[in-house]
Amino acid sequence: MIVVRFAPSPTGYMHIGNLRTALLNYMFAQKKKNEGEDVSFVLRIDDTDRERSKPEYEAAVYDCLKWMGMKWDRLEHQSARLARYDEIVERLKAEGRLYACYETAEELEYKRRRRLARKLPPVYDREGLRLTAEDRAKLEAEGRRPHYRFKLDYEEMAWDDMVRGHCSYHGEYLSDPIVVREDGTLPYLLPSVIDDIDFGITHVIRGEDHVTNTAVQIQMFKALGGKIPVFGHPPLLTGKEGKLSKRTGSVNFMELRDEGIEPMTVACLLSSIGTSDATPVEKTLEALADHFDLSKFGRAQPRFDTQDLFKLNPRIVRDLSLETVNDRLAQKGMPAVDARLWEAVAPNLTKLDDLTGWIDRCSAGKVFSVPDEDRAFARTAAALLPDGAFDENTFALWTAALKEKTGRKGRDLFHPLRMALTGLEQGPELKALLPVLGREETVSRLQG
RNA sequence: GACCCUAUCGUCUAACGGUUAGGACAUCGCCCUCUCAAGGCGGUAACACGGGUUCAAAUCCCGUUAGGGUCGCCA
Repeated sequence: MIVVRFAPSPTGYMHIGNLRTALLNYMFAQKKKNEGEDVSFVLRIDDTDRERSKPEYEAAVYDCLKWMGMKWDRLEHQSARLARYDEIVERLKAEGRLYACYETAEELEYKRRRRLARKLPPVYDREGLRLTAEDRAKLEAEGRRPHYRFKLDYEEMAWDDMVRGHCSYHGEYLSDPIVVREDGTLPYLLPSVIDDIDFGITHVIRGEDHVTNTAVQIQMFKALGGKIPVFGHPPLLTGKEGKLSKRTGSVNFMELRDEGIEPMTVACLLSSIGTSDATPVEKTLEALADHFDLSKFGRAQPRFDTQDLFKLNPRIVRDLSLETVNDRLAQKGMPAVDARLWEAVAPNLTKLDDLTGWIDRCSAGKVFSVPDEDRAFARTAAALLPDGAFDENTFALWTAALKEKTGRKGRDLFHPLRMALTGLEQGPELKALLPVLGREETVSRLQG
């Protein structure tokens, strides 16, 4: 059984970095599923921060995953598991793994700065560990409330990362992390480990910004007797101007969706950026997952450029199946199109929305003005339409006859036809458009 | 400052001691063609720098430079 998780904090809208993490986890699981394994994708909402968590952000997470076609097998909220976390905290306190500290945030900040000034690593000095019961009583008498730190063993923490290979850190260089705040709430680190154990997470795929956390969390897994998952830390994406954080990453999926970017465009690009694979063009996440392999990812940070989505989108759009296209039209309350229209127009689209313009342009009863000098030619053309089937061969037969009759050729021959039939200088091949219009409509447009 | 990670065409990257340094996207040219696309064919284009090691280095080692991550009572 393979169990992965995506654990967003609903304190802001999903951005491209979040989305990529979600997708990478999903792709990893889907690949295993394609290979016949049992898999589960857990969506865990890290909503312990009551102040900053907002329902609309959480809703956006669901919308985003659904938009891209990612389905989760299990949904959990950290806010519903507080009692469980307390239980573990009490256990660790009893085991002496957690120790009370009384510095204020300001005092800690001062200590950090002082160590930095002395060119020392700004790690916590473990003052709390040296406090006697009397010291603590005295501090509490002063009105101080304790926060608790997790005591790190000074040993090597190593793991084989699915992306980075062998990784190793030493406890000595790391600060004992605070796991219980002064107000009794818990920061990210410990609850995440508790959840990973309780939900049976087997593989944790998250950004490179978590590698040091992984070292610390490995000690927590050990302290809790849980099975340590396999980790994979792909490098963070960078933006054109450097970092791609919350701000540059303001590229959220809603904007992309509204600009006509297909979900599969985003999926194809995000699942392959950072690998040497040619960007795959696939219709479904299932098919896309076949290309996926975390070991294909490099360790350097790739540059993500939104423009690449716009370059890829036309390739994704014209590859869309007729069924998908009609589903999407139906969602907008529009009637279905037939295969001939779709195939004629698809190579000319940059986004699916452009299709509606061509549907309208091909609909019955349209007349486009023909310049006076071409009016007679258009009439002649109408009269020369070949009898019999009106199909993809019709155009060649028709224009050959027209060429012979009028002596026109090249642009003089074709341009007036295009203008009369579509009203535009450019567009899909007339050969393909003719059967879409049909004989009757073709004639009426030519006769103006 | 400490601990980690990274450095190859414009971009994403392959190469795991010996290659004409490969591919994809972009770009340019040609073909197709009524147009714009699409499609087909082809071209331009890269080993950050300096030292070693070696018969041989993009590849291994050291240094320099340049990026990045972490060092939060954020997640």
